[in-house]
Amino acid sequence: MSARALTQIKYVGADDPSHGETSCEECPIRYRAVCAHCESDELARLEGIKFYRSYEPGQAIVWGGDQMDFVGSVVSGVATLTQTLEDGRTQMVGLLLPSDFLGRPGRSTATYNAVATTKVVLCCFRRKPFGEMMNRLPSLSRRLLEMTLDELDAAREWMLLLGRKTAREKIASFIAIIARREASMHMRSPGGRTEIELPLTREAMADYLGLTLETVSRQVNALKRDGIIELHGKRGVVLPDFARLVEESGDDADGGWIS
Amino acid sequence: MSARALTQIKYVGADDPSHGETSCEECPIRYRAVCAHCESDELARLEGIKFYRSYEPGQAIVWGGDQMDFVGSVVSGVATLTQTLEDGRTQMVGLLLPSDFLGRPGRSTATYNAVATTKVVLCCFRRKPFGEMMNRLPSLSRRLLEMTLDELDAAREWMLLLGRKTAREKIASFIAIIARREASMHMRSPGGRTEIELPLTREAMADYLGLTLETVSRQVNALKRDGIIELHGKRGVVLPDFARLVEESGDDADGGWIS
DNA sequence: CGTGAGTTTGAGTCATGTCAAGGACCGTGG
DNA sequence: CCACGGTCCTTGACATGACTCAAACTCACG
Repeated sequence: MSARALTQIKYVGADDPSHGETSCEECPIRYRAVCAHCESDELARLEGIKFYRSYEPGQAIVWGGDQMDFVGSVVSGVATLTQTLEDGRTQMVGLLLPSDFLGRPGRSTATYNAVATTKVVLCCFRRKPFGEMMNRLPSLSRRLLEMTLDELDAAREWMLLLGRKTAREKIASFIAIIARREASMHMRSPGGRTEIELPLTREAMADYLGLTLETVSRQVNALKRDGIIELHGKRGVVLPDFARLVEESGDDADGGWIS
Repeated sequence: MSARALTQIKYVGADDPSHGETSCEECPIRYRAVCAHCESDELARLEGIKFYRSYEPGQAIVWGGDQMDFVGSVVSGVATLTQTLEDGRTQMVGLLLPSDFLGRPGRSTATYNAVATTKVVLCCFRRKPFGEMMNRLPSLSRRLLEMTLDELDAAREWMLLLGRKTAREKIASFIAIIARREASMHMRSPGGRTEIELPLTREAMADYLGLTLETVSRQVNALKRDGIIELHGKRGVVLPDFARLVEESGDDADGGWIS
């Protein structure tokens, strides 16, 4: 199924020296990534060991079970973490947007399949030196703990979605999540009219939501028929009334997404 | 539904001075809890600020949204973390067994409902002093990061279960998870014949698995009819052949649960 | 203007949910 | 000791939301 399509272009991402000169101070994810709390002297030490890699849409970053000798942050683009059963059933377990962290320091093999869904640039560190840095720079390990706790909260919200929401609520929730993350990227909150771009195909949305792609398609179009969303092309979505969408998502309130 | 039943005995757990003299060195979770990596001098400093609380079966530990001025480790017993939609649909998002950590340092309000399902003893720390300790003792924050990463992995495994497994596979997976955790408690691996005790009611299992309690009941009894499990009373389960159970769980292999 | 990936739509099936009734177990009080 | 009530569990009949299989449409790209 999708796993097959993905492995077609499975190879290691190219080292990308074109980013070699990019200064951390000017990095687009400077204040959100794992390095967010670092002072400029600490940042300089990280800068000394970083390197960039880039991946094309559909390209595998790592495959679950394979050796993984680096960790890194998504600088730009979107990647997914997925898990599969023997018979091909696939569940997405992570959606990596800019500033999100990939890999586990202290573990040498990947646990999940990581795949770029758009062009992705990763700011990487070799695992060992990064581990050293973690020990030397408390601001680094403190930030990683913070990010991991946030991810755990997100995973638990996701579990509620997977276990208890209807297909319609799942779709509405997903669109609301994307709208919130896009908004927080630009430091605004999703207000009245909002325009977003879905970062995933229908099939990838299905893997995110624990549905089939047909059900995703049907429910997206049902929300459109009901005036909750407008569609512009396959990926473009306009939300005439964000609050209306949240109502459809089944969540009680807008879960305090201010920051 | 279940939420109503739980709130019936919602009150703060009694401080439990009877455990006041228990030395950390002799603590049953000494080498598994958040304090696992602490040297004895570090442990002594933690010991100075710890206190115990105990909770009766069915009693709420905290309610989502409420103030929570402490964090702590489960010393004995079983507690659950749950999340609910307005209309009462409930999803369990955490199952806390001995040595598991409850609460988020640096957050003053609880995110989830935490409820004791058996008698529970918690080793607690006030939030502020614990935060101080986190800054002073790297072994503490390093261990918390490690535990949080493990929990995130468990949450992602759980997401695969919720999103993609059949009811039968969910039940088999749940029993296998419990068997593994019981085995690791006693430092053995779940081999041929294994006896376990389910720590949850059928309803709580349903909330764990994203099913109804009727479906749980039916599938548990189906596994019994098929000879995968034997039932002894409502909670007792005997596994004549652990590998056979794992086959039913849908996972490809026994996911390396050695440690 | 053909090709293929992504998407939509329809018809039929099935796994799981819903509603309802009854059984097993256990502690309590008459 | 037994009847009672409550909690938990089981079982049956039926409803339905989501899945499966199949076909056709859209659109970007060569």
